[in-house]
Order: sequence, then C-alpha cells, then structure tokens
Amino acid sequence: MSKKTSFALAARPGFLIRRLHQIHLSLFAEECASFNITPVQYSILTAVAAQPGLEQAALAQEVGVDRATLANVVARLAARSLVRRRQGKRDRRLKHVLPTAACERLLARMEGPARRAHERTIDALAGRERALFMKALSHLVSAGNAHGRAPLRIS
Amino acid sequence: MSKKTSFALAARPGFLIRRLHQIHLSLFAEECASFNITPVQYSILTAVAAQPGLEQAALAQEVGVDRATLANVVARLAARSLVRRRQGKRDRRLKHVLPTAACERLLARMEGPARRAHERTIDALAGRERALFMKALSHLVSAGNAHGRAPLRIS
DNA sequence: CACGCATTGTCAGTATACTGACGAATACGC
DNA sequence: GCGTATTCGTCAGTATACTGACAATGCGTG
Repeated sequence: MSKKTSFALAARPGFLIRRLHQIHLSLFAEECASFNITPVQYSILTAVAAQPGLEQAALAQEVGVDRATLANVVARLAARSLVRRRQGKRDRRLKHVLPTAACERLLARMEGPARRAHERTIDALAGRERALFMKALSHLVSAGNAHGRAPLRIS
Repeated sequence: MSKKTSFALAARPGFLIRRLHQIHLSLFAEECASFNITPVQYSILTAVAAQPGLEQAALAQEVGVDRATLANVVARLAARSLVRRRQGKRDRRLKHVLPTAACERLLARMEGPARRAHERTIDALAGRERALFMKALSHLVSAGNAHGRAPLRIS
C-alpha cells in the first residue's frame, strides 16, 4: 500500500543489504553469545592468528576496516588480553599486533559457532542459488572494493 | 596465503555482506554528498512522506530499525526541520512523525542521486545475475526477518 | 473500578564505521 | 643531508545499531 513516488524500500539493494547485515549480526551474536565476540572482532582475531605481527594499517586492509575503527577494536581486544601490541623496532611508527594464548584457545572454541552463524545467514537459499549468491556477492565486493576508506588488500 | 585453519575471510557470507554494506554507504554518500543525508535517514524520510503521521514504533518496523535507533535519527531529522513530532491525542504515549515542506522538497531533489547509489551498488552484475541476486537477497531477508530487534513489518 | 500486564518512548552503555585533523616518524627528491 | 611528502597511529566528532532498563501511559480481566 501507498508507495506513491520512488521505489519501495524492499526493492532497494542497499536497504536489503543493510537488513541482511543486521540479520547476520543477530545470528552471530546468538551462536557466539557465550564468547562475547562480534563478527568484526572475530575477523580481526583470525587475521591476527593467521598472520601474527602484522601492523595495524595492514591488519585494517586485511579485515576491510579503516585504521581508526581497527585501532578501536584492537584496543578492546588488548584490554581483554586476546591480543598484544608491540612497537616496531625498525619503523617506530608501527604497532605489530600479536595473538595471545587466550586468543588461540578462543578461536578453537569459536570455530564451530562462527561457521554456523555464517551458514545460517544464507541457509534459506538452496544449494545452487546459494553458490550463485556467494559468487555474485564476491563479484560485487571486488568490483566496489575501491570505495570507502576500508578497501581490502588485493591478496 | 596463510589461511591455515578456518575458512578464508572472503568466503564468509557475513564478511562479504558487511563489505558490500560499507561499499553502498560510500556510494550513497558520494551520490548524495550535497544533501548530507545517510541511507537510513533517506529510508525514514521516504517512509514518513509515504505514510505521514505514523508513530515511532510503527515507523521503526517499516524501516527495519529498532525503536532506540529510530528515535535517535528522527531527533536529528527534527533538529534539521525535515520532520516534526506530535504527541498522540487518543494515546498520549505515541509520537506521530510528520514530513515538513522541506522534507518533500529534499526528497524530490534526492530521488535521482539516491536511485543511482542503489543501482551502482549492484551495477557490476549483468542483467540476469542482477535479477537473481536481488531475488536471493529478498528471500534471505524475509527468511531471516524475525532475527534482531528490528524485524520488518510484514506489509 | 483496581490491579497486573503490555506498549511507547527514552536513556545509558557498548560496538562498528566514517571523516578530518594532528604529531611523530620515516622515505624521498634534490 | 635537508626540506618535503607520505605514512602510521591516534583523537574528536558524528551516525547507525544493539541491549537492558525505566517511567508514563494505556488496556484487559476479574
């Protein structure tokens, strides 16, 4: 009903993407409630564990978050002793981020729940549609990667 | 390289959705720079214009945002004289939100840029893939609609 | 009609995410 | 090597987005 001018909210790509993002946040929070970790924090922890010692700017590029936001999140993770920061020796501007033992333990326990949260986000799609959706999603992200202050590093 | 345990970031649905959301925000900001309006603000303004007098809770359901966030955004829009709020007469708990003349003028001028921002978000997909992507997106959002504190009203 | 319950809006607190600016440190051109 | 440009981390400010709590209000049932 109504919807006189302009197209309906539900037909706007950006609107649906925002909603799906909200849904994923909710699913992730539900699956990982006992860990008190958000998707971005989880992304950062896995990146830190996979490439220990990366400096903050590189880490931000790896995770698709801008420098300011990354510093914010990393500070919280450091306060919880999930990572530690070490000033660069050769380049004293850098802060290398390293995983702690608690980080490794947490990641091991979160692996299942986190995977489930991601899977449940696209669970309503049948196998073939799901594959096509993921392919389209990847394509759109690479195509638009340059936009925003958080472009991914082209690895 | 690396990616020892767990799946790569770029293969996680939630990760890609977050990135695509960021990209859309950037495109919208670029197209609508002169208006100083965000996608959520635009959604709220179009909803208010389409259904003037809706109370805040109903408006939140319409736009897919929770009550607290909606009150926040509406307060800013009211401060800019783009909407006004009126306490309900029959039910004095309610606050009805109404568009101002400035709102109507703004929406008329923003129609083109806003539409372009949404289109550019999925522009990298060819016609057929684009249609399939939008269909899958709609499907996922309806399927997951119940999650989070901001489920859409099933209109 | 009174009591319990639900709803509305709000508030405080926390977490992404961006912009724009800044000092400190490094790299580069000449 | 010296001045300029760039990079890194940070800060302040703003904007979604959520949770949990609360007072005020309205409503249903006994």
